[in-house]
Amino acid sequence: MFLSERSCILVGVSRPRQFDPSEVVDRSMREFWAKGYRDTSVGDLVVATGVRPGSLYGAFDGGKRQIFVEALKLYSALIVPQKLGALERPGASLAEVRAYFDGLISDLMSPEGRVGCLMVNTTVELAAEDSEIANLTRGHMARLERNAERALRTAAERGEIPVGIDPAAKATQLMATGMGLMVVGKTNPGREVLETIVDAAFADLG
Amino acid sequence: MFLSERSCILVGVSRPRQFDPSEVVDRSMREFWAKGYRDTSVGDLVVATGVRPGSLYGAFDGGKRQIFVEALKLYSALIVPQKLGALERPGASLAEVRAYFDGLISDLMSPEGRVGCLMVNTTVELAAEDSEIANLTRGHMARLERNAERALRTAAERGEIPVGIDPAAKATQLMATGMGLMVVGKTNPGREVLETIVDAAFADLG
DNA sequence: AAAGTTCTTGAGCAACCATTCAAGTAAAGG
DNA sequence: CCTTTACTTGAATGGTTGCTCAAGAACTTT
Repeated sequence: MFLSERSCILVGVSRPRQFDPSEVVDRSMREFWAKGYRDTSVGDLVVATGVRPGSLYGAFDGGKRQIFVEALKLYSALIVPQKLGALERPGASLAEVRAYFDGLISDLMSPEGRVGCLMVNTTVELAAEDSEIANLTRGHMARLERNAERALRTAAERGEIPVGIDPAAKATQLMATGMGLMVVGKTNPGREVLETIVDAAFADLG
Repeated sequence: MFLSERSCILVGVSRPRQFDPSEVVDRSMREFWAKGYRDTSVGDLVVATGVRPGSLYGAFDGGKRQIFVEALKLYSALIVPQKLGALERPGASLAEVRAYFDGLISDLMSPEGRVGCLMVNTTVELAAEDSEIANLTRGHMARLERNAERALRTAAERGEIPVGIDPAAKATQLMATGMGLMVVGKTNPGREVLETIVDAAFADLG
C-alpha cells in the first residue's frame, strides 16, 4: 500500500516520518472529490496536507496518480459505507434501499453535496483511459448492485415487493438510477426533480 | 457567435480568413468530446484543426473556453439531433423513445462510443464551477425530457401505454436513466447490463 | 558521543499550459 | 501600382505542471 508501512514497522533505525500517510490520503481524497483528478495539482495537495512535495513523493511511489488511487480506496472504505448505511447490513430490505436514495437526494440538495460522488466523477473523467481506475469504479458499481439485490431478495422473502420483480435486474436499474441521480444533481436541480426520479424507480416496488 | 462572421460578411476589404471557423469548432468538439475540456490543450486543437494559435485567438474571442462553448452548441445542433432521431419529430411516440435508448446502447457498445455524451461528460467535469456551461447542459437535459414527455403523451393518446403513467414524471425518469446509462457505459459493461437498465425503465410502459 | 539511516526542506528541474505579439502576407479599393 | 486592412506565422510570454535532488535534520544503534 504505502511505501511507508514497511519501513516504519520493520526498520526502526532512522528518522521517523513526521506525518500520517493515511491522513494525507484522507485530505487528498477530499481535494480530489471536490475538484477532480486533473484539476487538483500536487501543489493543491501540498497545501491541503501540509506535506512538502519531497515527502509526498517519498511516501507515495507513483506520485499524484498513486495518491489518487489510494484516495479512491479510502473513499470506498470510509465514505461509501457511510452513504450505504444500513443497506450494507445483512438484514437490509426495501426500506434500507429507499433510505439510501433519500440520503443521496439530501446530500445533493446541500451546496457541499453538489460535488457528487467521487466514484461517478472519476468514472466520467478517467474510466475510458485508465483501466486500473476503471476497475475500481466498476467495483463500486458492483457493490451498490450487490447490496441492492440482496436487500430486494430479503424484501421479496418478506412479501414487501411484488412477486414479479427480478431482484438482480431491479438492482441493476437502481444502481444506474443512482449514477443518473449524481449527474442530474450536478446541475443544481430542484429537490422535486430528484424525488421524481427516485419515486419512478421505486414505483413498481410499492 | 464567431468574431469572424461580422468581419467576413460586412467588411470586404482585407485578407480573407483562410480557414472555416465552423470547421474549427467541429474538429474541436470532437477533441473535447474524446478527452474532456481540461485534458484538451490549445496545442491539441492546433493539431486537430491545422490552425495556429494566433489565428485561433483571432477568430475566437475568449480563447479555449469560448471554443468549448461553441463546441457545446454545435454538439446540440449537430450530434444531439442525430441521436434523438425521430424522437424529435412531432409524431414520435413510444417506439421512438425506445429507439433512442436502443441507439444509446449501440453507441456505447462500440469502442469509439465509449467517449459517451459530451453533455454528460461536461456536466460532471464543469457544471459545478461554471454556471454558463451548466446552463447549456441543463438545457440539454430539459430537451431530452421535453421530447420524451411529448412522445409519452402521444403514446397515451394512442393507448400504447397504461393510463396510470404520468408522462412528465416518466420523462424525467427516462432522462435520468439516460444519464446513468452514459456513466455505466464508461466502465465497458456487457450489452446485457445496459439492456437490463433500459428494459427495467420501460417495464411499466409495456 | 559517533555513525548510520531515513526524513524534511526548499530550491529548482524540464515540460507544458493558455495566451500574446511583432513581423510577414494576401486580398480589395483607389 | 500603392495603400489599407485583416489574417497568418512563428517565436516567445509568464505561469503552472508533476516531479527531483542536494543539503540539513532527527532518530536509533553502536
